Formats: sequence, C-alpha cells, structure tokens
Amino acid sequence: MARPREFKKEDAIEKAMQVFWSHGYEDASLPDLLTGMGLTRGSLYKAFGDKKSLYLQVLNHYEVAQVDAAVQMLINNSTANPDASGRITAMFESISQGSADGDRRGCLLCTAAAGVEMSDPDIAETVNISLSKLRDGFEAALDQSPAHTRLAQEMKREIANTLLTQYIGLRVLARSNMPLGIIKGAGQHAHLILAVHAV
Amino acid sequence: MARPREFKKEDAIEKAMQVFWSHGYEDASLPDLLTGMGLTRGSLYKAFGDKKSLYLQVLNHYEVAQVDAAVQMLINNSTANPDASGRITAMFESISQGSADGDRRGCLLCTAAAGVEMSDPDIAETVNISLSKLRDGFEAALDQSPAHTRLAQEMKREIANTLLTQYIGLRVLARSNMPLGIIKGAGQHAHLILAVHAV
DNA sequence: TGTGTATTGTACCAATCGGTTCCTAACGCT
DNA sequence: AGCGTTAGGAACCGATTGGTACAATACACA
Repeated sequence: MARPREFKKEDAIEKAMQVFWSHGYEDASLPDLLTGMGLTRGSLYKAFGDKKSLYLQVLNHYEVAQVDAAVQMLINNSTANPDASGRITAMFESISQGSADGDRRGCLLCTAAAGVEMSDPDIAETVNISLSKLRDGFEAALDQSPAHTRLAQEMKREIANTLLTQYIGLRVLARSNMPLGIIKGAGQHAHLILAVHAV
Repeated sequence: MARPREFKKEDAIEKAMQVFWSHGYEDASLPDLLTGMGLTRGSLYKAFGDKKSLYLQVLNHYEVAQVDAAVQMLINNSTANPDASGRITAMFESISQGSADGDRRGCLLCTAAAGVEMSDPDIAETVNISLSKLRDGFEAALDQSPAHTRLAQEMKREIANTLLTQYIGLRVLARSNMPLGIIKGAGQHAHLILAVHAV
C-alpha cells in the first residue's frame, strides 16, 4: 500500500557491478553509479544505503555470478575439457583471449585487492572469501588431475597458491594494458606452473 | 643571486616516494605529500610542478633506487648466492620476509599498475619501462642459471614473464594484507616456476 | 475517491580535492 | 646599503566528493 519501486534491485546491482568493475571502488563516483544504474540519489540511498554498502552487495553479486561460475568450470569434469589440468590452463587462456578481444576491466576482486579499499575490514573480508574460493577451486581441480595425484596435499595447496597469485598478477596486467606482451602467454605460464608435477 | 632553497630536491623526492609508496598515487593527497615532504604548497609547486610531475620524478627515483638495485641483485653473481636460480628465489623470499616483518607497502610500481593512474600515458610508459627492466632482469638471471642453459631463449622469456606476473601478484597480495597464507610460500612458488627446466 | 505510505528527484550540505595568487622573507650581487 | 631574484607561506579558488533533507509523486487499499 505504497508507491512501488520502479526498478528491480537485482538489475540495479548488476549495473552497479559493471560500473565498479570498470572503475574500481574509489574511482567510481556517485554520478557514475547513478547514470550507470539509471536511478537518482534518493532511490540509491533508500534501496542500498551508502556507497560502501552498495559495494559489498556488488561483491556478493560478483561472487555468485563470476567466482562461483569460474570454480564450477574448474571442477566440473563433464565439460569439453576432461582433464582438470587442462581446465586450469583453459581458464588462463580465456582470460588471455578476453584481453585480446578488448576486455580491459580485469577482475573486480583483483582490482579491489590492489586498492586502498582493502583498509576497510568489511570489504577486505568479502574479497578474502572470494579469493579463497578461487584458490580452493584451483586446489580441487588439482585433486582431479591425474598428473598430480601423487603429489602431497600441501604441495597441491602451494601450486594452487601459485596459480592464484599468477591469476591476480595477470588480471592486474590485463587491466593496466601494459605493452609487455605477457598476457598472450598466460595459458603457457599456467602450464609452466602445472608442469611441476614432474618433480 | 636569489634566495636559496631550504631543502635538497633529492631528499624531498625521497620523502615523496615514501608517501606515494604507502598511499598510492590517487590516495596520496596534497596535504599528505606536504607533511611527508616537510614543505608547503608554494615550495612544492615551484620545485616540482604539479602532482603528476612529482609522481613521474618519484617513479624515476624508484627506478634507480629500487628497480635497478633489484636487477643488480639478480644478475650479480659475486653475491652470497652464486646460483642465478637461487638469487631469483631469494628475491621472492626477501619479499616474503619483508611482509612478515610488517612491510605492507608492496611495490610502488605494482600499486601503480593496478590503479587508475595507468590511464595516463606518461605514467603508464614510465611504469612499463621499469617493469620491463625487472622482466629483463629475470631473463638475464635465467641466462646465467646452469639449470636453464639448455632452454630456448623464447622459453626463458616466458619463464621471466611468469616470474614478473608472479611478482606483481605477490606484491598486490602483500599490500592487501589478506589472510590467505600465500605470501610466506613466495620463495617456494618461485622455485616451482623455475623447476620447469626439467621439462 | 480519498488517504496513507513508500519512492522519487531536486536542492542542498560540509569536506576535500588539486591548483593558483600574491605578499613576504631571505639571499647574492653591485 | 640597496636592488634583483627566487623561495616560502597563507589565503583563496572552482570543482568534485559522498551524503542528507525535503517536497512532489505514484501507487495500494479502504
């Protein structure tokens, strides 16, 4: 028995995610968000609270929409790539390909991890959870990889850590658009790290 | 035949570097810089121009003071570590140790590479040059490594690219202070990447 | 058709941003 | 000593920041 909202909250968060994804947290101004989300100040603050609250909701949206999907790709052995090790390199190659196709947004989490917003404990915790999910995804994929079955779990964990670090570095480089020529070799780099199973 | 400057330009740049190192480019405000450098607006703008010009000078200072030194450590075989491969892992271990000792500043270049300041072509070019130096340092070290002599130069280049990407990811994680437990294994991660010589 | 209630949008807010202006202070030189 | 030149410092600038107040609006229900 009141005036109904003129937008769907989920749609607005999706649009806000695009803005934060492109601009990062600090550089995304209120006008940027308002135009990107297609609503005005009053509506935004009534529906989402302040900028930080909106960002936290966006981080959660990113987690379910992007991180969980990526982890599923890593551990789902019914995909086109039956080899878990190959799925990892395929993931890096797809990042490489996306960058070649002009996607310079990098990764929302990696941009967050590199920014000053990490000094906020709430944001830091949310980012930490998602990155941990990604790391565990790498590790779970390694558990499925025939070439890595003989490795101790601690070693798989360290390889997963190396892969996550590589992932973050790659995403930062992709966003910075540096002419280092590194990104196109991302798949091969992942393969180098995975080749440690021969040790 | 005029009033002499009350500070040494080199000292002021060194102090400005500390401010930018801790805060990053965008988050370092003029008041931050002024107090950190110990001078006032008039002096700063008279001696260094605007904020961006100061930052470019700081980047150059960082290059000669930090990057060149790191590269020297990598290629100087008269150090305590005669094995080039060991010098690379030692470098990652020293980052790990520094982080354990409380240094959360990360790397000035890596923070720059992850920030919006990369949209400025002058800054981007300067950062690119320094990161290239670092990459070439890794490659030069690999050239000196007995375990990698049989590898093709393109492969060494790809390993160097992987190491630089790993370096950036590590520095971002160190700065973000995430409780992922990854940083302490940085030396081992570098070792994993270097172990590819067995392929 | 009122009436209550929630949303909307505009105007406004203090604080801060990087940068400029301009007057004063301090020196080297004649 | 007096002059020319540069550094120092404070006041000030418009623009932008995230956030708030409040009035107009639009709907559901009686």
